[in-house]
Amino acid sequence: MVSEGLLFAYLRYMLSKKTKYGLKALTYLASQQGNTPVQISGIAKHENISQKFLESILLSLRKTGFLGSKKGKGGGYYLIKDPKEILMTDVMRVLEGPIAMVPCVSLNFYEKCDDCPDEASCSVHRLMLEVRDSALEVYRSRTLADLIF
Amino acid sequence: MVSEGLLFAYLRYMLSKKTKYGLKALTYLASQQGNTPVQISGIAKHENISQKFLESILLSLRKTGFLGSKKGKGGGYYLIKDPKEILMTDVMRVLEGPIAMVPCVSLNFYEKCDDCPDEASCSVHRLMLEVRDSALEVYRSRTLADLIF
DNA sequence: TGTTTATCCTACTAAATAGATAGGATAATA
DNA sequence: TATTATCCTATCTATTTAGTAGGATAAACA
Repeated sequence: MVSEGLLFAYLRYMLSKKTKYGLKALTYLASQQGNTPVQISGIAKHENISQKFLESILLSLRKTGFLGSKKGKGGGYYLIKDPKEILMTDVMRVLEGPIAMVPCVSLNFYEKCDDCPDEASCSVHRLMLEVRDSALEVYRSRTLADLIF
Repeated sequence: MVSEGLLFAYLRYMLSKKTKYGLKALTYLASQQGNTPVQISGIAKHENISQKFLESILLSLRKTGFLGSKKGKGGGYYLIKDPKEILMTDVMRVLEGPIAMVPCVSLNFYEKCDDCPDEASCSVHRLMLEVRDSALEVYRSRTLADLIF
């Protein structure tokens, strides 16, 4: 064990760079007028993101139906849907994975905890259920359009 | 990159085992009548936790002022405060670290994001501020006493 | 005083993951 | 056919998580 919470420098933050960069890229695309393709290089430069890393993120957003792409000159990525129609719940689940902090309270990725004999009497289960609901409330009430400044 | 969110088996859950086990142990201690010391081995067996791992967790909970301990025969760990006085915010910060998902919205562990020139105009910043507040609302309104079944 | 008991503490380890990077294949445009 | 930009697979390194090993310390008790 190294991390000790308060005592050491390292801190465990929960949002991955992948999600962070993905959200920034989506917001940037949403802020562009029209749906003309935007090149990876432009997004990467504007948002301070490693281009190669961003490449893989945009690719996964295309495969999951958020973005369209066009190859060759004048190509790039563009939003497929209206930003108002893109819920944060869906974006977060694709980029970050489950919204729940433990598998046993996940709506979309439910799994029984192997160490826990009874969910109903598990204190962690009940607390994390509340945390999940509070996060869901935020993600469900926000769309990509809300992220544009 | 391996994880692809929807496509692969691995899922990124956010609660560490350390926090999970720590919460279970605290709840178990809170459910005991009186403040007689409880041995690590007993907690580990009852909660299905590796004894050695739990040892390090309880140690850190003692060092951060949540638990007292007694060595030798009849020894063990015990709660120092009334479960009603132990806020989940404090427990979570000690076990898991920051409640915020990004350093730039953390109340207790604030740090500027190195890749972001301006927080006010950052879409991730604003979204994560809301998520942090919603989580804080849960943790602030719950004490260890609420976790006992 | 010596034995038992249980916490205390340091060090180590294996496996997984995050966050990239490299380099070429593919397709669209001009 | 040359250029451009996405597509795709493979690889890499540092860090973290979760857990183990083994002994030092201190308290109880005979």
